[in-house]
Amino acid sequence: MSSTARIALNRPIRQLFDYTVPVELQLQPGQRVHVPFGRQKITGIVVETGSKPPAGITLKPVSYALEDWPALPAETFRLLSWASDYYQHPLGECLFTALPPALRRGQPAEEKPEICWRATSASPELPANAHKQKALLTLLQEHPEGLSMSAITKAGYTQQQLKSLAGKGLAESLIRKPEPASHTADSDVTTGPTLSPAQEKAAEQLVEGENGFNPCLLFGITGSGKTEIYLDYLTKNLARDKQALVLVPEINLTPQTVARFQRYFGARIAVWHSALNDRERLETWLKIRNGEPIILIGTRSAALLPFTQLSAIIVDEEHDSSYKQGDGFRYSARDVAVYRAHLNQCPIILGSATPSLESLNNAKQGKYKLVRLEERAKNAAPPSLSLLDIRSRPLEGGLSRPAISAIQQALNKGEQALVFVNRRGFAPVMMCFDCGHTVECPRCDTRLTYHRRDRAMRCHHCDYQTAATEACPECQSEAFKPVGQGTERTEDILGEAFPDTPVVRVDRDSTQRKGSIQAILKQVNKGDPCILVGTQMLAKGHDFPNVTLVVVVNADGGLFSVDFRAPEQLIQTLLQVSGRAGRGAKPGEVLIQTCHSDHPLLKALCRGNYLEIADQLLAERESGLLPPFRAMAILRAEGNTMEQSLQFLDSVKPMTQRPGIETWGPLPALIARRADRHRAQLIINSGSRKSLNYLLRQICQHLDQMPMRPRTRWMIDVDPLESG
DNA sequence: AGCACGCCGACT
DNA sequence: GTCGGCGTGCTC
Repeated sequence: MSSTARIALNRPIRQLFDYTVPVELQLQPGQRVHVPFGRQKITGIVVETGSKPPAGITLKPVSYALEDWPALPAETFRLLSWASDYYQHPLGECLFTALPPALRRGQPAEEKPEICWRATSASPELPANAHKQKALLTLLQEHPEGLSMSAITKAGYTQQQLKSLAGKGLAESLIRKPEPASHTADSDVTTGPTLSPAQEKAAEQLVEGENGFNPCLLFGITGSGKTEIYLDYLTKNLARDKQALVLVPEINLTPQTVARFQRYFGARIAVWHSALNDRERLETWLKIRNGEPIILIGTRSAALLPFTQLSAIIVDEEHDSSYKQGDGFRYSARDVAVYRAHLNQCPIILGSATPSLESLNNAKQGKYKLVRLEERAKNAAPPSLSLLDIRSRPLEGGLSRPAISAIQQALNKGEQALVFVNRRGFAPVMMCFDCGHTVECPRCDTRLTYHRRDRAMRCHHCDYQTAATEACPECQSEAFKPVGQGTERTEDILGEAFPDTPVVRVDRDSTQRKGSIQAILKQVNKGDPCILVGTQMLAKGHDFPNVTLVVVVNADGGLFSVDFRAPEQLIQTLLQVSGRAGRGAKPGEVLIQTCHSDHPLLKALCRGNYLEIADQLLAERESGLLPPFRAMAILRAEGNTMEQSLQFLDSVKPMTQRPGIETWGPLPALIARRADRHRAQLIINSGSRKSLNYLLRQICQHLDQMPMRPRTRWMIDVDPLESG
């Protein structure tokens, strides 16, 4: 009688598959195996062994194990099993997100020796016009230990250029064996950065109390020096043989941030983000899995890596929405990290200048310790915020006279200004002033954004794009004009108003084309007077010492949104962007243009106390029976017609009619049609997380065995960020 | 997700 | 006559 094993596969099926295990194989949970599936052969992960096989199915045997140790150690396995249940996402797909691509594909868990290139001792004889080759040769000469192909392409050279050098005998390849792990970090620091008295006090509070699970919410206003606190914390509290995880939003993972950590921890620092290639991913994954004493700075998916010596977690900018995955396995890396700290009985620091209402509520309930740091480092004064009512004021490209003259004044003083516009492109709408026609996306219920630089009309919700026209496409009228502000338009207006000052635009479009945001930032940080124009991208993380003025072109978008999180997000964004002003020695000023200068939320913002505003917003959430006072999930459906989507959700709704559960809808989504799919949603709330989870499990079970109407898709979003 | 099976439209 | 469109159903 051979034994059996239950295997999870990387497939969107909420089902596990049983196999027989050959007698010579010893399997344990978390181990990678090769199994036949249909007529394919694929990689699976052992979930349990000795399971009783279901009756009436002849089991196939596991082909072989990819290694004799579990790729996912027990702690990581538990974490992912919990997440699979919490987010109602198939276990197989959850488990596989913790593997690097190479291991998902069934490749061996070892580093392949890498082919590297170095310069030979031959004397260079290159044609005078071969500039690139010369530069590459110089680069190779600077690295006698050899450079990998990926390092060479990252430095901006091509395979062609290298081949050419090799052909002339100027470069040669060597095979670099993976270096044996050196468990002694090359830095031996025990002292972190020098802290101010206020920072010192906060740092002390972080370590008070119990030694195990010790979640702290570090409320540190912008410019208060949270990173120093993290560095200090890790130098003092992380044992030399232990691992730490530092989660950051993608946009904050810059070479400067990493360099700051490296100054204290040298080779202990490793990074994890979307720009890594498969080889780098595997290399870092193996170090983590092997328990090397790494401090990993990583984005969302780093929260799922197989640490074996994890003993501290830091989540920077914990309120940041990029921690929530928007599709597929819709987990929140912040929440997963908190659960992980609990599993490991280790401390976790959630840091933010604008903490999420969820975390603040946890602090209020005593689940997290609130540590406050409300003093800017280097004695910088907090920026002063004021509202600029733009009702009945003439605007030039969205900018009022007072705003323009404030910019002028800053420039006169030799300082820099930052103009925040929440939309990329030239204008969000093109409208005909004769017939009233606006240009809409043929596939979505949205208007096309006018991109003047590319003479294109683009949909920001699907990939649709068409050439911009001079006249109204409907009535050929010439009175066909852009309405509303985008970054391109504001850039143009500022360029005209200040012809002698450089205007730098920073948004997805400009940074894509110019290659990197880094070059732009470098230029700005030289400190010469200039005007920065940009979206969200500018608001986060960057330090512009010479920016003293921030102008918010329009703050009103979030004031009257149907999305219950809009006010919170508006305030967070405004405070984040305000924090860009006056980070150096000079005080900062923030001008917020609005049509609602009497709005209580904006008035409270100018008084400048985030915790006070958050309290107010929390009270509204409580009376509105909304998160964090209720557990929320959204059942979303998309089909070929709205009728179909609504009908589908209506058929599910009866299941949710039970005590302790409240449902809203079904209703069409805010953007009801997207890429020709008609979207609707049913909001499900409960006072009890447990009952919500139980209900969601039942819904999934029910829907999994229900035959689906053609092309009707459904998905569940637990703790959704967008409810519109 | 893959992959096969299956049943209808325009091609050598 | 068949090549291929993607709708449906199954994978231990």
